[in-house]
Amino acid sequence: MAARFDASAMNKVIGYRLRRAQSYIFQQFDERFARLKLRPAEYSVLELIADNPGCQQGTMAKALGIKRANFVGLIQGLDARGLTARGQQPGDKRANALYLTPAGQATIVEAREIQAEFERHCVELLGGEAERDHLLTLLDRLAPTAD
Amino acid sequence: MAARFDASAMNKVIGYRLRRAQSYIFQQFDERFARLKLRPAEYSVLELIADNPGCQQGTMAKALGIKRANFVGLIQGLDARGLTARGQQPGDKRANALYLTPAGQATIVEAREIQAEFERHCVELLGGEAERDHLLTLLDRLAPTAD
DNA sequence: TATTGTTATACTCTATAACTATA
DNA sequence: TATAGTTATAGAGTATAACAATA
Repeated sequence: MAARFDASAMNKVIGYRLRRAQSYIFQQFDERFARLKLRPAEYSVLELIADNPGCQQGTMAKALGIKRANFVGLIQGLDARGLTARGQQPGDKRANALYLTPAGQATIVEAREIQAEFERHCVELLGGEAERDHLLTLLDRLAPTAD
Repeated sequence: MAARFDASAMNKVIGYRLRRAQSYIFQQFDERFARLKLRPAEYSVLELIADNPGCQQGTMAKALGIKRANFVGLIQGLDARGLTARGQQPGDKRANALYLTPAGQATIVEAREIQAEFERHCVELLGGEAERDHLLTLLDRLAPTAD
């Protein structure tokens, strides 16, 4: 056997393995969502607006774990594509209320189908729903979901 | 109970949860390694050079899953700090052989201590070594380790 | 005074193309 | 011709500071 590269130490490092796995999954996400021209962050914004219509812009940014300042360009891009719209929040003229446009509604329907198929693929790789649930449980122990 | 933000759909998405967990873990890594001024990628380079002294630069980049072009700045930074050195590969004048300097050796010793403590912390959060092993197994099923 | 959205800015990470010197 | 390292460059993602409008 030839002299091979020894990555055994790094391959036991949880953070390293998380990064590699996340990077790999995002690559596949990009391939599957190329047709809709949606990046992971954009998909998550559409899904969260669909689940929380009229929600406040800053609340959305915080839920996503990104800075308000960095969310501006993201939502502006979706607005420019006609997928989302920002209205006034009743009772606070500063705040933006986020909505999906009809085009956004149609897009999230398609996106959910692609995502569901991707998730089925991942669950199969993991070995079933129980393993998927276990993975999510372990990730939650490492990095608690910020409710 | 007040109207709360509904993130239940996104919180079931494996890729989303992987990204959030990885981001969270890297933040903690940065805090713990602030004293050594090592970012995750820099730590991984030092560890892999320590485990593969004299290895080729391109081999290292590929093992890390980053482009050769992007590895250049990374190794140049470590070189400039006196932690690594690049020598000639016997038999190929094009290739660089990577080594740790004495300062780099001292740094990786300290880094391994910090990393081991961080890993102990993570294993505790996960619920023990068996759960850690299970997490790594699941990540490997999702994104096979490129041997 | 504090908060919401915004702009400007900088730094990191990543991706591609093209160059050089070797092979 | 092909490969190893390099440079230049552009695109994302992310962090902070400061501003206008509003609370």
